[in-house]
Amino acid sequence: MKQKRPKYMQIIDAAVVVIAENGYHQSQVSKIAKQAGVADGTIYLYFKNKEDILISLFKEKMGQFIERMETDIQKKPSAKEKLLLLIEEHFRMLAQNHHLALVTQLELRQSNLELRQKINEVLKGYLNMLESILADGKKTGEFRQNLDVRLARQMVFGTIDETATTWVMNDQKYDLPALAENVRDLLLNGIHQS
Amino acid sequence: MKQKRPKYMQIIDAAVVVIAENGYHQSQVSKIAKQAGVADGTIYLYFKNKEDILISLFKEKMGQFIERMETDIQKKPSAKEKLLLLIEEHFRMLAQNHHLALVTQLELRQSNLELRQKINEVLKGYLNMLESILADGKKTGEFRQNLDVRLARQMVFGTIDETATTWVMNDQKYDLPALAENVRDLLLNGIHQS
Amino acid sequence: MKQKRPKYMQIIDAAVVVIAENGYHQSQVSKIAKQAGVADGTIYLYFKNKEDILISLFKEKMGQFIERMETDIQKKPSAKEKLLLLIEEHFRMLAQNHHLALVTQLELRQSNLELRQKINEVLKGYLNMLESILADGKKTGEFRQNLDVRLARQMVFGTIDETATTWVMNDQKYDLPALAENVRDLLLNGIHQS
Amino acid sequence: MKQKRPKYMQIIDAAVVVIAENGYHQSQVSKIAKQAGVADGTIYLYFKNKEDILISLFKEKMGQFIERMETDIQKKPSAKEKLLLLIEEHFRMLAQNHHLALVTQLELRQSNLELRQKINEVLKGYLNMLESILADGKKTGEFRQNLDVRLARQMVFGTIDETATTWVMNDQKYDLPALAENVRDLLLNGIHQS
DNA sequence: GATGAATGAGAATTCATTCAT
DNA sequence: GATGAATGAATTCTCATTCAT
Repeated sequence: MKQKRPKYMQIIDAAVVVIAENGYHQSQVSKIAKQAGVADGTIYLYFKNKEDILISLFKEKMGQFIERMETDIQKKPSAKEKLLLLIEEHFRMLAQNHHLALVTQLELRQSNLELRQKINEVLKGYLNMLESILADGKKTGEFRQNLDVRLARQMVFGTIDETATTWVMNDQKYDLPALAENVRDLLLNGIHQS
Repeated sequence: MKQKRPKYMQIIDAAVVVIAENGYHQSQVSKIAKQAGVADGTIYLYFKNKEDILISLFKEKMGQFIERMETDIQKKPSAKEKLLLLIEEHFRMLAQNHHLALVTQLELRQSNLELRQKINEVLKGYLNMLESILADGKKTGEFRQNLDVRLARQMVFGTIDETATTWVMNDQKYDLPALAENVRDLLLNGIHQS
Repeated sequence: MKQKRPKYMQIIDAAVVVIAENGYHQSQVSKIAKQAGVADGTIYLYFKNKEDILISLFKEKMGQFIERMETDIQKKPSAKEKLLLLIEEHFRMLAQNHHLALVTQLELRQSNLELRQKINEVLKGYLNMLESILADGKKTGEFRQNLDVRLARQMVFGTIDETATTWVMNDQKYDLPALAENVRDLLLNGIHQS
Repeated sequence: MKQKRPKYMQIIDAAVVVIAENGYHQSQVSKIAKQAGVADGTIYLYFKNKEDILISLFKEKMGQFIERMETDIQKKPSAKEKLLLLIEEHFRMLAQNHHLALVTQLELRQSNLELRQKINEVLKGYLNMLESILADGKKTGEFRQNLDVRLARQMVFGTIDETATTWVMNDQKYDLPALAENVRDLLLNGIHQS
């Protein structure tokens, strides 16, 4: 397994640091190699090409997160609680790793379309989990019966993503996880006076 | 005035077509010039550099849209109607100009951070308008009294943007403006069973 | 005659100013036109091309100087006095026109070989005058009988030119004409203890 | 050490040939790379940029020459002999390497001011050596007691340089080193009848 | 497995000159 | 004569990837 080889994660972690510190377009393979403490050529023993580093980076970091999430979420009895947990953990993950937050919310989005489509593949697991929560809530009667699950998923994800991006663009200077409950309530109840 | 010079808009329109058809990174200045029917050098009589074409593109197209919006929105009596109009017009603009939709939702986001920050400057007008609607609705009692306007703005914009991006990534194959009312209702009432 | 047309000299004088202030490689035709107060295209009514401006510049300025010199020098009875006058007037001309000094000693030398060869054509009048003085002095017995006139001319011109260039590169901050007599004596008597 | 790397000198030698054969402004990096038998990109492993090739070229070639000179000159007992040796070796160096002569006397002078100032830095070693000889000769009583060393240096260098340049512009068709003694005597004794 | 020197394709921009008005 | 908008050719440098050691 890739993950077993120590240099694999070493290079991925180096890539996160280098991209966060230098920006996407100033993150040459040689810089990543230097940060990882390996030769340029060594990179290509572990990754097919530069793009593969970036996809793997996203896969590893987001993959770990999604796995943890799926376990944690099952423990929650209601869809509402599951939704809150999802938002909280998402925000917490970003807040706990400032470098990673910068890389996923800003830098990696500068990549070309092809790469971004591959990144979206990885995101699918996350989006599926989100749709499951919404569909479950609909089934249990917690959420509206006429809920358009796909549209609702776009609202939830769009809101989380926009909130996180705004936070990163403001130099992460306020407490993002603290917003989780407000965000969840807004998504649940909308902006309308009830 | 820049806008009065016919070649200025000619080049911007050419840039939209070229970027939509070739992708951001394959849109060389010479390609844009050719599409616009001018010499490469002529571009530089109207724009400082390549980046300036892209910023101007966004400014012109989004600027026009925001101006139209501001006029139209004032005619609507309630915040709820204003919000619907904003979503509708946003979706309609994208649906009416497939090239522009592709460029603004996908291609232009591949630009470097510096350029994206300049694009965000242009977006500020839009976001301010959105915050005004939300603040107004709060004042008139249409929206919750405890509404966090900034968070709500992030939800509304994030939802619109994510919905539009998903539509573009699905090759614009369904009717985006038709979703406007659903989106508005979701934003107003949330996903919760009321 | 070219010289009769006022814009001709206007453009040449503008070129001197522009080159002195911006450097040779930053002296675009459009800059010279602007400084001269004419349109870019007007330049080409008076000059064949950009190179022609520069050659004409040198021809006009150096030509005037050589004419004046030839008259003045004839008045001097001895070769030694003629030589002193030549050095003095050369240095005085440069000291009186700082812009021109900068242009002829430094900037114009950055031009390509072809242009420099044409400039050398103009210099020929000057070098011939210098050789005449040397040949005369030899004939009258003032200078060595075995003097290699061509070599001596290279020494005299090389010394004058190097002295002037050093002075310009030192920002013209000392009194160049004041050196004339020393230079003449050095050329006459050499560095050897007599 | 740079000099130990074979490709470093390979590229510099290629640059001399290319510039001599094509002229300064027609010497593209790709031409130099081709002549050196390396890829364009390889140039940039050894030189910061194109200008750096040219400065290094001058430094290496003139540097070697100055070092050799300093050793040889110390062996000569008198200032007069030192001066003769300096002129002889300078002329011999140029005569032995026609390409280099062309490059240093004509082509490199077309470079911009900034580059020429860097080239002048290299020349300083040469000029200092020359001033030392003059100052020494003054001290030992060989040269005039009232000699203005700086002015004398300008005469000597100006004469050497002008003589060499004239020779190059006349297609190097006569024996330059054969002129050395005449030049030295002219510099020592001047043009005046003694 | 690890290295790192070498490769070479690819693109924005400037500016002398023209010519329709 | 005068204008100035338009032209379009031409070149440095970067960096992902390879492969001989």
